[in-house]
Amino acid sequence: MALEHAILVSLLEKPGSGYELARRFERSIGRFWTATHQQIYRVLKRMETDGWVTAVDVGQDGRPDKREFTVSPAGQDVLTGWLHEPVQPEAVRHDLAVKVRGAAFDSAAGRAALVDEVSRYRAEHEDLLTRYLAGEKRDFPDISTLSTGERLQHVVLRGGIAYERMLLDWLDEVLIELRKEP
Amino acid sequence: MALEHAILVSLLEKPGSGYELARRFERSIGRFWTATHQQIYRVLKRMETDGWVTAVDVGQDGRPDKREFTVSPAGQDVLTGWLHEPVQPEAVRHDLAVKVRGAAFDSAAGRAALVDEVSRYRAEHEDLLTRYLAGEKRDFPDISTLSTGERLQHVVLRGGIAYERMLLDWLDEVLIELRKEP
DNA sequence: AACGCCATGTAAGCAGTTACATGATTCA
DNA sequence: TGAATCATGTAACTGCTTACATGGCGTT
Repeated sequence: MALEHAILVSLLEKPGSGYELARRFERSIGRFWTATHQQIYRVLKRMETDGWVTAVDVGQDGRPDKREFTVSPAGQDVLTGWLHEPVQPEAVRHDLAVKVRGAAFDSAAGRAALVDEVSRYRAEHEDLLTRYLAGEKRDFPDISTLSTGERLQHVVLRGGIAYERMLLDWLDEVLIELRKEP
Repeated sequence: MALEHAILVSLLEKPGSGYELARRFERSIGRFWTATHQQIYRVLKRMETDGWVTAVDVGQDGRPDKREFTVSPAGQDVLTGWLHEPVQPEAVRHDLAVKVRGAAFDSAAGRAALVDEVSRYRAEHEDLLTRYLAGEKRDFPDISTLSTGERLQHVVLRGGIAYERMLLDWLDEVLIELRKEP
């Protein structure tokens, strides 16, 4: 379990409210760690109780007030401790791979329908790749002037890009196999 | 949720006991869907109650008896229905990516320790790739004579291979960034 | 005699999802 | 007037993990 740690990293990069964290998880952090706002609020509350983060009420014009969270020294220690633990092997779960193997037990018409679905899925990821590349251009226009933190953010983004490229190539192979008769 | 469906696919490929399924999930299926034996037994029981699978007691020499499961027509229908549903976007969770971004808030000594840990992780995945490639050679020695089912199994395995290669390349980039001073 | 493999489970607890809920402001 | 965005939550449920439990057989 590392949602706490993902939140700590995000708040260290920039303090923010639960709502802002939820948006970051939708966008950049969501590339490698997904979380809904419900989950974030619950975990954030626990982290506050445990003294890992502190909250300050911030009034805003023309918007509801928000509670801005900052990582405490105790939270920093927790993160450092976790960073030095071994990386846990990830629990893999690929819907699509199950379906591809399952397609062997479907009719020819069913496999044709799966071709359409895989194509749709492929288009979605092509779109995602385009957005990653646009984000890279926007956030890292000059790689020679990056700070340590920015360089690390950049290499993680490049991981997302490499993953999407690999996925698109593989989906092309899947489509070829699914289209083969019978 | 698709553990049920992964089990259905596996049992259609070859009927087997809960224990055998657990071993398959450790090996081949585990590449794209992980599950422990406890979970498998529980889900299998529910699937039996719902009539998706049927069990037969099989006595064995020099081994405990086992209950061999086979997919029923109802189970077949469930799988077909699921195959025609849209592919769910997967919940991504990459421990390591969180750590890499978190490394920006660790000391230089801490980052050096992370280099060791990432190297260990890389070696593990290099090993995994070697095993995938050996499995490919063993199970698919002649690609010109494969059945539809085998071709689909093969393309899924190639996905695993492509993923591991991409990962190794990315880990090399990560190591370069982590080693940069300061 | 001890260890590892085969084989099947129960029970407690936690993490994560889905549904429900409220209320203000801004823009079309 | 209605939809979208900002902002924060509660409640019920489901799925998954971890720990515990049993027992026979084969090998060293």
